[in-house]
Parts: sequence; structure tokens; C-alpha cells
Amino acid sequence: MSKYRFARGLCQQSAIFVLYRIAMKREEAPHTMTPRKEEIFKVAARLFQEKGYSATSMRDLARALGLKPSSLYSHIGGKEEILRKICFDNAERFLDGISQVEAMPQASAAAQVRALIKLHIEVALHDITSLTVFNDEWRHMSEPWLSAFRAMRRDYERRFLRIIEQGIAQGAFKPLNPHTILYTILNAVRWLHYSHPKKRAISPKQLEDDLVTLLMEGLLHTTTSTS
Amino acid sequence: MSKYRFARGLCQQSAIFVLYRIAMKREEAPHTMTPRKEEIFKVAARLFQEKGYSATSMRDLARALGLKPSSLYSHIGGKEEILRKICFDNAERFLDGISQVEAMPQASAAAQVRALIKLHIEVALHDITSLTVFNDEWRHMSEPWLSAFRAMRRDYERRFLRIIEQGIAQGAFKPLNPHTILYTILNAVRWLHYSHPKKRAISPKQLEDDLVTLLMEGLLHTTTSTS
DNA sequence: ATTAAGAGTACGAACATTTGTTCGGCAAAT
DNA sequence: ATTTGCCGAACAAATGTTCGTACTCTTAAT
Repeated sequence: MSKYRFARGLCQQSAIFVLYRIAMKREEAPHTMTPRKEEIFKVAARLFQEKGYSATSMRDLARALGLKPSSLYSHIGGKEEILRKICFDNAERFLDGISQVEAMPQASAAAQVRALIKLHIEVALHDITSLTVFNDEWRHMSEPWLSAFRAMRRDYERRFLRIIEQGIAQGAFKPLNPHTILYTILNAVRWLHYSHPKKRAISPKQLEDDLVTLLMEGLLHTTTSTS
Repeated sequence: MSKYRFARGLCQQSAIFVLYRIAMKREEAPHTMTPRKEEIFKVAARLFQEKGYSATSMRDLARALGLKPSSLYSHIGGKEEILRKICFDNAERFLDGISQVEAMPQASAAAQVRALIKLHIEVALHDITSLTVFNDEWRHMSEPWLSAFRAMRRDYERRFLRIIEQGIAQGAFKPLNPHTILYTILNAVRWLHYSHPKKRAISPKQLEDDLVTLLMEGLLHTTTSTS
């Protein structure tokens, strides 16, 4: 049963990645982005975060870059390409991260959840603007990328959920509804980009400690009863 | 000092409400909405939730209602009026709720936070579509309503924060960063509208219990040390 | 009973903007 | 001489909204 689920997981994940890599055409332009193009993506992410994807026009983007609208198309194929890059880059970060977490088999479920919380904080602090767009604007992608993205998201959530269920089965976690636990953790970590990160001067380490304490010490069994 | 802050809070809240009531013109049409208009708001909220405010056109809305676009303007003044109604209605619910929580002075900070979590769940389950729009699309309002909304939001968060700080000062809560606690709770409760509510058949009571357990037992001191 | 008034609801046509994008050309660098 | 980056002009489509009209009810005066 466990073997079957694992195989199914691998297969599905592989199919997702094939679709994803074809969609993004990573093999064509591996990682050689001209500085100008990188700047466009960066400014676009900022605008998408501030005003939303649909409310940000290519003319807004051009103006923010000191360019004319038509000049953008010398660097990028279209508006949606920017959104796709942002969304799939972040998705890749999360999937790589959870793969690493799964790859430490001796670790307890509690340590794995702790590592995942740390992962979310790291991704958020790496590029918080990009993560916001990833979180809030992915639905504006068109098919087939939208389906590919949804599949990757479902995959990540299912793997996270499995770790939680293992923790419950092992008695490390309270026997609460696993979905409630999953989505509470996922969204508890989302607030990082809602309060503007400029003002709040909390060290990443302090933030991580507080978050882990807040979430885990409600999750871990501290009572000594064995019933 | 406490008195001063209270007076300032009242004053500011009053100013917010004046602006808010003028902006919404509640006194003109108190609560007499024709059924057709109510249906328009309902369908619009659903579309705004699904596609986002900017990506939803008035033609989309008309088609979903079986109407021609121009017919909409027999009932509503414009697209933004719908967004404003949704946002300020929910804001009013939250502000009324936190006022009630503040009005029970004998209650402990823990009981107050528990009541606020319950409030968020209640508002979410009352009309989850509307709450999603309130949470995600408010920024598309134009001035001066945008500023009024931001002020109300800040007001709510500050009052929530004060309860948390009181709990910490009384030793009921762990001395973590109050902002971390606040935004973790606020966003932990947000997940309700991200997992589609149709499939997940969790009773509201079970949901509330699990959420409170998860959040509070990480927040409450359970150690017996008095240091 | 007939008429008039008025509110509520819906429509077609059209409007001025804004949207994402394309194309041909121009200048500088390689 | 080819690539690279940028531009002006333009396009087709979509946008929110307005206007004049017309149909259907209810209500009230004739």
C-alpha cells in the first residue's frame, strides 16, 4: 500500500514535471537571461504584487522601466510569460524543498514539519514579491499551464499532508483533522507578504523561532498520558 | 496612558465610521434592496472570487445573470459599487464582532482570542464567497474608499493586537512577537476559502475546536514554572 | 371601468478608453 | 553585416458606461 502510493506519487510527479518543463521550455534557454530581461521580470513582479496581474497593463510595466510598450516584446514573448516564470520558479523551489525534506528518512515527523516551515520562510524571504505573485495571481494563467500548476500544487499539498498523517499515526501530533493542520500551517506562513516587509524589522531567525513555537507546541503532544 | 489610547481609538473609529457611512450612503437606502439587486451582488461576488475583480467584466456578470450588459445599470451604479458593498459589509461584521469581544471586560485574554477566532469562522461560513472578495480584492477600490477601508482594517488589527499584548502582559500567552501572533492567527483562519468548501465536509464546530486547539495550545502557557 | 402616472426592469446601439500585441524601421554595438 | 535594443504607428478586441426606448406591473384619479 505504501509502496503503491509512493510509485503513484513518483509517476504523477514525473508527468507533472514533463508538462512543466515543456511548458516553460527550460531546455531551450537553460538559465541564460540577459540582465535587461531579468530587470523586466523583477519590475513586473513588483507591479503584479502591488496592483494585481489583471490590473497591471503592459504600458504600466513599460513606464516603470522607462521604455515604450512595444520595446518589451524584444525581450519577452508576452505578458503571461512573466506570470508563468514567476509561478513555476516558486513551485520548483517548494517541490525541491519538500523532496529534500522527504529524503531524510531518519527524521521525525515533527522535524520534517519544522523543516517545511523553515522552507516557507526561506522562500518568502528570498524574494517576497515573487512569492506574493505566486500565491495570489497564478489563476490568471491560461491552459495548459494552469492545469500543470494546479497539479504541482496538489502534489505538494498531498506530500505535506502525508507527513502530517505520519506524525499523527506515530502519536507525535495531536489527532486533529489533517487538512485543518495542513492549511493552517500553509496560511500561517502566508502573512509574511501581507504586512509590508519594510517596516517590520524582525530577524529571520527570530521569526522562524516564533512561528515554529506557535505552530508546533500546539501540535506536539506535551501531555504524558498514553491513552 | 491607557485612557488616552482608548479615547484616541474611539475618536479614530468614529471618524472612520463617519467616512464609511457617508461613502456607502447607508442612510439613503437603509436596507431595502430589491431581490434582483441582491441577486446581482451575489453572482458578482461569485465571479469576483473565481476570476478576480479586474478580470471580471460587466459583460461576464451580465451573461451569468442572463442579462444584457446595459441592463445592469438599472440596478447598480457601477462595477465598483459592488466591490464596495462587499468589502464594507464584511468590515462592519468584523468591527461589530471585535466590539462585542471588547465589551466583556471580565473575560480573560485567552477567552477573547478564542472568541475572535470563532468570529472569523462565523463570518467565513456566513458567506465565504463574499469574504474571499473582501480579503483579496479590496485594493481595487478607488479613493477615498480605499483609504477608509485601510483605516478600518488597521483599526481592527490594532484592537486585536492590544488583546494579544494584554494576554502577554498578564502571562497568559507566551512572550512571542505580538505581530507574529496576530498575523499568524489572522491568516491561519484565511484558509477556509482556499480549499473549496464544497468537498470538505467538516462541521463548523469541529473546525472551530481543531483551530482553537491548534492555535491556542501553542499560545497558552502549559508549563508550571513561574519565572 | 378607463385612464394616467410611475416605478421597476430590460434592451440595442453606441461612446470613448484601454487592452495586448504586431510590424517596419532606425541606430548602435558586435 | 548581423544582432540587439528601442521606437512610432497602428490594430483588433475588450473595457465600463450612457442614452433613448419600451414593456410590464401596481396604484390612483378620473
